[in-house]
Amino acid sequence: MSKRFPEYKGLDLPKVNNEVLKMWDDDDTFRRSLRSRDGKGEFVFYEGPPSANGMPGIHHVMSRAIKDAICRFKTMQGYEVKRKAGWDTHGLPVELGVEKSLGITKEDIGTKISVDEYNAACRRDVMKYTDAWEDLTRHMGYWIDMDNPYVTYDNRYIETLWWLLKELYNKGLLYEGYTIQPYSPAAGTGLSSHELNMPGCYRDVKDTTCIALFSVKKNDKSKFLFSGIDTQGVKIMAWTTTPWTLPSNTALAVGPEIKYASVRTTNPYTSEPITVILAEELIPVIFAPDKKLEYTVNGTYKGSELKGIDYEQLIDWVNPGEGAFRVITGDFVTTVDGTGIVHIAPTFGADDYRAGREHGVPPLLVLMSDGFEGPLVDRRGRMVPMGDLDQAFIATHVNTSTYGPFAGRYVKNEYNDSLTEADATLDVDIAVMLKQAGKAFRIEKQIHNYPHCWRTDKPVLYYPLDSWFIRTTALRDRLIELNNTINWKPESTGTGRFGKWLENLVDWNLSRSRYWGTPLPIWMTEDRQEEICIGSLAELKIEITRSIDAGYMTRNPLENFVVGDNSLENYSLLDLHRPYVDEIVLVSRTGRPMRRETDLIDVWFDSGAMPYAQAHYPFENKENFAEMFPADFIAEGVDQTRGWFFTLHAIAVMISDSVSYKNIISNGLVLDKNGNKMSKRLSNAVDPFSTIDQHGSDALRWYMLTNAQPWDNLRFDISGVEEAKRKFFGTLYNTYSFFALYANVDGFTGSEPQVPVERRPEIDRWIISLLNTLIKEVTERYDDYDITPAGRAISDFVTENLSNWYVRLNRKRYWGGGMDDDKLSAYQTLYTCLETVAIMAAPVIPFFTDRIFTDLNSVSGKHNEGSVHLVAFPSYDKKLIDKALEERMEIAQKMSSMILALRRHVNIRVRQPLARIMVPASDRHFRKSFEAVKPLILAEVNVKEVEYVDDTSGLLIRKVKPNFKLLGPKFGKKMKEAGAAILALTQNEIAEFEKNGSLNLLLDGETHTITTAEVEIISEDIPGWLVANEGRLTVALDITVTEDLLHEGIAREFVNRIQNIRKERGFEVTDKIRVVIEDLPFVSAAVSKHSDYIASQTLALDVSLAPASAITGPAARETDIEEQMVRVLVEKVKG
RNA sequence: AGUCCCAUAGCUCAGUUGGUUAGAGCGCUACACUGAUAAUGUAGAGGUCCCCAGUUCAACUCUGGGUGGGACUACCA
Repeated sequence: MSKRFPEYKGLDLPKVNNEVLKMWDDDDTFRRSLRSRDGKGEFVFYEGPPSANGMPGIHHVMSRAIKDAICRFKTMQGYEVKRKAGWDTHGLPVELGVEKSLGITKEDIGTKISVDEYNAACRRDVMKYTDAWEDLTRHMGYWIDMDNPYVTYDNRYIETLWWLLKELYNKGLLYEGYTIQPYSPAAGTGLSSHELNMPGCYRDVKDTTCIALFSVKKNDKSKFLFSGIDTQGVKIMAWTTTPWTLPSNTALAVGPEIKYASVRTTNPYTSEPITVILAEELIPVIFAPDKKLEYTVNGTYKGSELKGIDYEQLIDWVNPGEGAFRVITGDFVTTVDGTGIVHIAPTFGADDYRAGREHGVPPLLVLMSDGFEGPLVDRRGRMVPMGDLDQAFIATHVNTSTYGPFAGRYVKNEYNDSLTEADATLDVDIAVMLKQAGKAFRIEKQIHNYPHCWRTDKPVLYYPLDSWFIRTTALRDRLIELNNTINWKPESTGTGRFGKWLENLVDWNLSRSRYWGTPLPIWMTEDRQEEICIGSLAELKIEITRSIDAGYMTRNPLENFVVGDNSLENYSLLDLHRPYVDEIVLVSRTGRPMRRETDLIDVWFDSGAMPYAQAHYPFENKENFAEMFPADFIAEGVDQTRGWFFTLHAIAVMISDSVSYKNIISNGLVLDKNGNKMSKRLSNAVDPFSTIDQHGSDALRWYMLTNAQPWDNLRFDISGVEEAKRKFFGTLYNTYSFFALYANVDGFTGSEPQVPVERRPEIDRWIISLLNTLIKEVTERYDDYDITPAGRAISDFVTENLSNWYVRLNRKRYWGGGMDDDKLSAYQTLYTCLETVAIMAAPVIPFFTDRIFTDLNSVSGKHNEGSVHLVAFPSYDKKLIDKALEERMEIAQKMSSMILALRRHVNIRVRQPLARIMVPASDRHFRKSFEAVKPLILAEVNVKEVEYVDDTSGLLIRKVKPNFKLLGPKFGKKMKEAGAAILALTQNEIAEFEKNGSLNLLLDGETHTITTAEVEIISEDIPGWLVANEGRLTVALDITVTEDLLHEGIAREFVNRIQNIRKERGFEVTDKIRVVIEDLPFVSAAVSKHSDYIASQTLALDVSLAPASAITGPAARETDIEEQMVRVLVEKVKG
């Protein structure tokens, strides 16, 4: 027995999923796809490492479906696409997870639990959900090499990171500096922005606020402020919610474009007349009516005019040195609150620090007795006690009589356990002091939003902390330049979010004070005068040896480390994590001990370094690195823009002066169906596992990639997945089933010699033309990393053209009879369409397409490859694309639909044949096209003949439509009138117009000539006929039902009824039958006249008439024809 | 606060370089068709193309300003 195309009882995508997965496993399909064909070489892809300490979510399916689709497509194009999986294993979320599961806090590290145990727990915990991730990866069909992933905690990975850091260090790009960071004095640690964004951290608190008055120094720069005033001096108003920062003030910032006013008023506390400067806009707020303050405006000035004005120090505790106490400008200044003038304390605000640096304003620093400089507030949150200050510094820079009473005070009472809310705060005392000195304008309690430490619940300070930085700013121009060569999808993320980010780049703060992460490989002497940056284990081994010689270490943990042996065993001799790495003490050039900087590095450096570290470069893969760098393609969520996308780019530019990726898709978020972010808390998160179990990952992937452009946020609605299944997969399945059913009946195998395309019928050539157009379109879209329109085009082709037109119109060609060329054409055409669609859709929906492909191939044996993912992506044949043919068929489709609409209008069912349609055909080209598709239309709408009418018949009512695109530029302002005039043309004028090819139009006494090329002339109506219009198409239907037609209609009714009975009785498609119909007056003529027709359609050997009494038994049925009951007998004939 | 994305039918989305009647699918209503049948067709209802202003003969489309939703970054007197 010959092979048969597999037939199925129903569409079960989850089952297909599992069966195809098993096939891939059995055949090792993924591994076999990893090769380069036709000398295409490598297509480099980088996998962004997910953190395996959390469960994967539905959004992971999104970005991974994109990555998988592109990689599969490139594979099918002939490239070798290696895909190394990776795991991001360091970082705060891991630490928090461990602390939660162990029930400890950071303070317990080193006491309740050793750093050693803590890190061991992190190492275990981070791979907690690896199984779930691997399971999802497998079931969603994401092909990636999970057997050899890169793991960021691996010593070899860390070694590459150290090498990179040393490269940066040697280039002078790695430096130590300080920056203003959120700092918790109570916990004694800096906080990450992540920690600050934890729920409940920002809280409304009531604080003392103060508008301070800064006295302007009268000199050349400021004298314009003093002209015409009658007060002692001029004061600049600045508002603060943290009066304790006022002693550290070294500048005032104004907005360059903001308008400021000089206002005469009185000091409410001293009643002294004063002249003050503030933003003009804020006068009504500061001098609100309820304050009962009188004031007059002297004049206004732009912020830029005030720039450079000097003022006297507000609180003379410490002298900050040259350059302080100036008015500077800053873009960050607003007039939403305060006075429009910002008090700048560079030691306690990030903006302040930056503004200070830009304008050369010094921060207010004090010299401590230990020789280090620091801000006026110490790390415990106190004004630096006198005893901690350097004695010489006190003598030269500190006003002991004014500072003395305040030294040692906590800036927030919360930091001192012996103080309560009832005690006076430093803020209040400073405010009162200013008030008494006439330097305060207003003091009041205000509620504002302020961050708190999530561990201690106490307020955070913005505080200068030492950190290690990468000088990314030094490479800014190069970063921007190279970014412009990257193909971003969507473009706006590259130029916009990412581009702007690069323009406003600040140095990369690398330091993190944590335990579980990549240690900074820098060792320093205690006085910080000597340092060493280690770039490899080999180097470390040598340095340790030197240290042992110097007596600082007793044993070399790398004693047995073999340089050049890259095995895991060799690299497991020493754990490079804390605390082990901290036990290593190195020796400086001058023979002094050096200890490691305790900082870890930002985990983003880990992931951004993966192009190098996944290859353990340069310790391995040095020769072939060019084959793996840079990436041709990466894809992740848009939330990675300033994360992974940036760190990849930054490191590649700094190390290799190259982009890290050439093409990138950044996809949007997956929201719930109401547009809300998915979260466990709202329990609106969609579980990818159960979704795939229920619907199959093909349906899920198809929905996610075709419903919306991937970079738009996706409102995930499961009913969309179901719709995709019904609409696209259902139709494709049906089309295949239809093919398989008849191909098996006819013994078609697909391996028959091809009927030459030019010998196939018009409709076959049409669908082949469309198919080739589709190949072109899909290839271009995929090539452009634009998956969505590619998928939509495939879907349109399958549902609209292939199934709903081609198969529907051709069904009869597959039924009955032997195998002639026409039938063979039909099978071969449908086979080609199914196979090509399967191949083209394979990158997006890898399972179902592989099933279709292998099912087709199992009989035809056309391909040697056992999987759709191993075959070449099709290329289109220009010769097979026939635009004129596609156009003709469009006419047929539209015409048919119009005629069916007319039938519906007068309630004449399609089974009732009608005599003729009438089509206006003044255009010869149109007539020719119509003639070619005439048989299709007539068959589809069940009409016998076409009659063409031309305008000379006088039957047609014509209409002229102006072509605005052509006429618009010609008429300009008069277009409206011209359009109206054209629409108002009479039938005679139109006829004249058409005859002459041009027309003179009279507008405002001016004559304008228009030609027929500039308008569209359509036949709108045929009086007395039933007419339909759509665009340029017009058709009229003759709805007279003659006796002959009625008989034929009745015959067709019988065919339909008999077919239904056949089906109901469960006959095989090939069974022969005998039919007896009740001899009623209104059917007898119809049946006897068309008995042959009825017989041929229903595979009846005999159709006869008989009285009702003769039609009895189990084979007898009663059916409804033309609203009358008729008895019919249908029985199987053996033979 | 800054930067970016999004806003078109009840829902999900198309809509070319501006061109005058803004489309599809789903859903709803009615009808039809049927050897693909858990499929299909036709028709109907359903629109302030988020709002305002501008440019233009002409704006869903371009410009500016808002509003709403979302993301990232930053966090401020």
